[in-house]
Parts: sequence; C-alpha cells; structure tokens
Amino acid sequence: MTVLVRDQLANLLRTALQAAQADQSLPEVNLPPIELARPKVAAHGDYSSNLGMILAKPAKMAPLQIAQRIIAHLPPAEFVGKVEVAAPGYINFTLAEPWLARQVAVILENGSTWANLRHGNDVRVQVEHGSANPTGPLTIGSGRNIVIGDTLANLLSAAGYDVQREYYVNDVGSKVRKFGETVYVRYAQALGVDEPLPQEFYPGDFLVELGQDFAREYGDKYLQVPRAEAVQTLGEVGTQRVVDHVKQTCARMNIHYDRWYSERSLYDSGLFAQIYQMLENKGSLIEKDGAIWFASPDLGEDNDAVVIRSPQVIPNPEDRPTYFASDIAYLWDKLVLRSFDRAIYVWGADHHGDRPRIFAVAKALGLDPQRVTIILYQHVTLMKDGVEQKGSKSAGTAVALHEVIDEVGMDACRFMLLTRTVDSKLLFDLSLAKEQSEKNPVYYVQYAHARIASILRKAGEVLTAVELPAEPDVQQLTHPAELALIRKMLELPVIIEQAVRDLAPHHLTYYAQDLASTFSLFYRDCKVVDAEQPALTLARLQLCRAAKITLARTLELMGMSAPEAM
RNA sequence: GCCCCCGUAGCUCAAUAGGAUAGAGCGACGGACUUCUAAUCCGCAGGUUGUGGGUUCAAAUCCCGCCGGGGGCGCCA
Repeated sequence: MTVLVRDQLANLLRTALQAAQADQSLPEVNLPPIELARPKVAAHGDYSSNLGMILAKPAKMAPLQIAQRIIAHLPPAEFVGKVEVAAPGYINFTLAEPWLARQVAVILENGSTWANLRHGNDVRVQVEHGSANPTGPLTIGSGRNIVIGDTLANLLSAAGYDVQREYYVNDVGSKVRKFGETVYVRYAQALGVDEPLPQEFYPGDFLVELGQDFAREYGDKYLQVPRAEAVQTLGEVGTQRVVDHVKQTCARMNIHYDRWYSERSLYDSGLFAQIYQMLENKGSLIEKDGAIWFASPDLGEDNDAVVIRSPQVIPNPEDRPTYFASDIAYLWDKLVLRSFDRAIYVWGADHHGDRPRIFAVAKALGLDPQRVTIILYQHVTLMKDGVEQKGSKSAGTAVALHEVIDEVGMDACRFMLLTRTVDSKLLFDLSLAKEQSEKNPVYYVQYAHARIASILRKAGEVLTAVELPAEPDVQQLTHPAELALIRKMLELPVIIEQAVRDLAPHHLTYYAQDLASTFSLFYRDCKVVDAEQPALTLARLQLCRAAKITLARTLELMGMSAPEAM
C-alpha cells in the first residue's frame, strides 16, 4: 500500500510546528491545515509548504522568520534530502536521491498493486453511468458518459473504495411504447405490409434493420395476433435487442457492469408504491391540475416536480409516473435497500435542472444529500475532416459509438473521450483519433510501453553472454534523467487521489503523456543495455520494469491496452 | 427573464483544494536515424489568461458587473 511522501512531510511539519511552539520559538496559535504543493520550478525542490505565509498574520511574525524557526525543529527523515527557506516564506523540500532510487524496488515489490491507496477505506460507492434509453445504439455522447463513469470507477477502486458499476435501463414509459410502435411498423413493412409510421416514430436505419430481423425470425406470426399485443411483445423483444447491442458496444469499450438495473422493476416490485406512500405521509406530495407533484422548500416556489401525470392528459396509467418518479424509488433502492454509502450519477449537462430535485427528494426521505454526487459532463461534438458531424439521437442521425470504435479503435476512442474536464465540451476529432502517428497522444503513450518491452527483450538477448552481479543495486541510479523518471512515477498515486477527490478522471490522460515523455528523455540520455557496465545495466533494467508497471497501471486505469510491441 | 458550463499561444486544451517564471500537443520554421523501436528527440517562434472592478502577502483560479459561445428551463426521457 502506498503511503504518500506528501502526507509524511505534513506529519514532519506538524511535529516541527508543535516543537517550536513548545519551546516558545513560535507563539501558540491554532494549527492550520498543512498543505504541500509541488513547485513548478525544479530549483524550488519537490515539495513546498506555505506555512510561513499562512501563520504570519496569527503569529504576528515575518513569514521568513516563521519558516526558519519551523525548519530548525524539523525531525530528521530518510526521504528528505534538502530543506530550504525561500522568500517570501516558503519551505522547500528536496527528496533524498538514495531514497528515490530505492523507490524503484518498492514499485517492483508492489507490482500490479503499485499506486493503490487506502483512502476509500472500503466505503461502498455505486457509480451509475450509461443509462440511456434502450431505443437505439449508444451515441458518441453516451460514449463520453460510460468512459467517464468507468474510469472513475477504476480510480475509486484503486483508491480503496468498494465500487459497484451499474447501468440503469429506462425500459418503461411512453418513449418505449413509441419505440414498440415503430418496431412493429418496420416489422410489418419488412413483410410487405403497407403500414404507415405512427405520428411520433423513431427514425434511423437501426429500427428498419431490427424490423427486418424480426420479419426473418418470426415470419408473419405477429401480424396474426391483435395489434396491441404485437406492439407490446415486439417492443419488449426490441428493447432487449437494443440492450444486448448496448452491452456489446460497452464490451468493445472494455466496459463491464456489475448490474443492469431495470427501471420497470421499480414498479413491478411495488417499491415505487411504497416510497410514494412514504412521501405522501410526510406531506411532500400535492395535487394540482389533476397531477401529483413533489413539493419541497428546497426547490422553492413554482419548482414543484410532477411525479404522477394527470389522467386527463395521459390516458394510459402506465405512462403516468414520470422519470422523476422512478428516480425517487431508485434513490431509495440505492441508499437504503442496497445501502451504498455513496451514489454517484453520471449525467449529460442537459439534465442539470434535475439535480436539485434529487437532492430535495433525498432530504424529504430523510437521507443525507451528501451521499449523492451528480457528475454533469458537457456535450461532445464530433469533427471529421474539419467538419462538424451534427446529429441527434431522437432524429436517428447521431453518429453511433460503435461506428466510431470501428473507425478509430477502442484505445483511441477511450482516450479521446476522457481527455477533457467534464465541465468543458469535448471536440472529438475523428480524423486525428484515426491517425496512427506522432500527432496522436494515444499512440505516444502506448509506444513508450512497447518500447520498454522491446528493451527488456533486447536485454535478454544481449546479456546472456555477460557476467552479471547476483543482485541488482538500484543505488546505481543517480543520473538526473533516472531520478526524474522515478519522481514522475511517484506521482501516480497522487494523481489517483486527486482524480478521485475532484471527480476528474481526465487527469490520467495528461499524466500518461507526461510519464511517457519523461521515459523518452531517460531513453535518450541513458543507454540501458550496456555489456560494458553490467551493474548499471541491471539497475536500469529494474527502472525500466518499474516504468513499465507504472505505464501499464495508468493505461489500465484508463481502460486501455498496454501493447508489448507496436 | 431565471439556472448550469465555458472563454488561457494561430488551433485543441492543461495548470495538483489561491502559490514562486501560466505549460503540453498540433500547426509554422530549423535540426538529429552506421546507436536498446525516429509512432522518438532537440532547437526556435507564439500570452496584458474575454473585459472592468473587488478580496488577498499572493488570483487563470475566489466575489460582483459587463461582453461572447454552448446547454437547460414540458404533465419528454
């Protein structure tokens, strides 16, 4: 298990601060939270503390003087090489080189668990992502959703959380019925029946093909039964087909769920009725214009949300509960029946208006809203040859995710969809993603991994005839490029922690490029396999193995493959 | 009108809970393959972080106003 240097440094500083206060070097003031930053400039060391500036006001002392008194009380530590005070009051730490070199051995000992953290403390977290209507193939927008969710789940898991991945299937409601109508018509048309499309139908070739499939499989069987029954059955079977298709696409993205949760089951199980009763008992439901609304002081006036639509407007009882109605029962299922400590939702930004309702309903049900996190990601624009590919799912013109995978492959697809903060819209450049060249960061990262594998293979060939020391000695690693690579590798657990804390999985893509770049510089400056220097060669091979592990772990967290050769 | 997100180099974007000299890639220009993978590396150019105030020892980052772009405000899902 990885213990962060940063946290150890914070402990040292805390001890020093208390010691300084004990002997009156510093006045008794409340201890501030101790933060350590990583300076951008190498001359400022590996870590820096701003304690001097923070304490200046309460201690009524000059920041520089405070910093000096703190470091005078700093206990010795093997990982600390140099400690300096810098204006206006920074304390800068440089890590000890022998300690850095030893971390190569530590990484190798940890192997595939290197960089894992215990921060999560086995807290049970559910990440719900994907969750699109089962009425057509996943779009590129859904692609962003599942990549964010899956990567975040990977990160949470690495950080020590007990993670469950779930896809919520919206298999109920009027859209599903309209989908059934369309499937039926496409099926009938495939059999040569002149059946007109319903008022609201699902366009796109996907449903035409589905109708043809059904015509082939069932013949005219469903033309012989009552229409309503045929629509119902073909709708259900069609929905199942779409879900299967979605599952396939997810699998091609290396995304796997622990559970596919049916929205319909919330009603079939009676859970919705039960929660509805609870809300009614609490007085959270009001009747207005024939509909039932959820009202809450947290939402403010005029922001009531419809739970059950009015019979005057919606004749079919099954269509009356709203999407929000389902969400209420689903939330209860997550937090109470399945007792997840935390529920994370990944939603498209167009749902931002629904967010306050979830929190308000959690509160109304007596649940802590802090247990709920909703990640909103901005939209994806697909570019091809410099032209924006416009399209919408409901119009059947959206570019499907599986088509993008066909074109650029899973690795490039995942990387591209992950590479921006969730808060900014994402421009997916299909032409660039497809290009297998130095322009494409995806291959840059994988290339570094493949190159290490190649070096290790080469070493195996060259070194058979060379007499080698019995044990590798990592203390041979003193070259600046070697130490820079070690420092970069040690950042991975910090990146994991930060990505989890900020729910910002995109950090991984930048770290991956950074790590690959740092390795390339080492490769340029340090010849690894050198029969003339067997001890150094052995040490550098250990470094290469550690770098390979770190790159592979980074790629693994992003759900990408780590090729042995390219 | 109200709500959410964004505005950083020619382009696409980073910037670790406010920290020191704002960084990459692409594109432009100029270099490096008898050398462990050149899908690599090096050099050079490119900035008043949209704008005006405020808070702070310190602001791309926090607060307020304005300008510009995207999205949402349904008894759709």
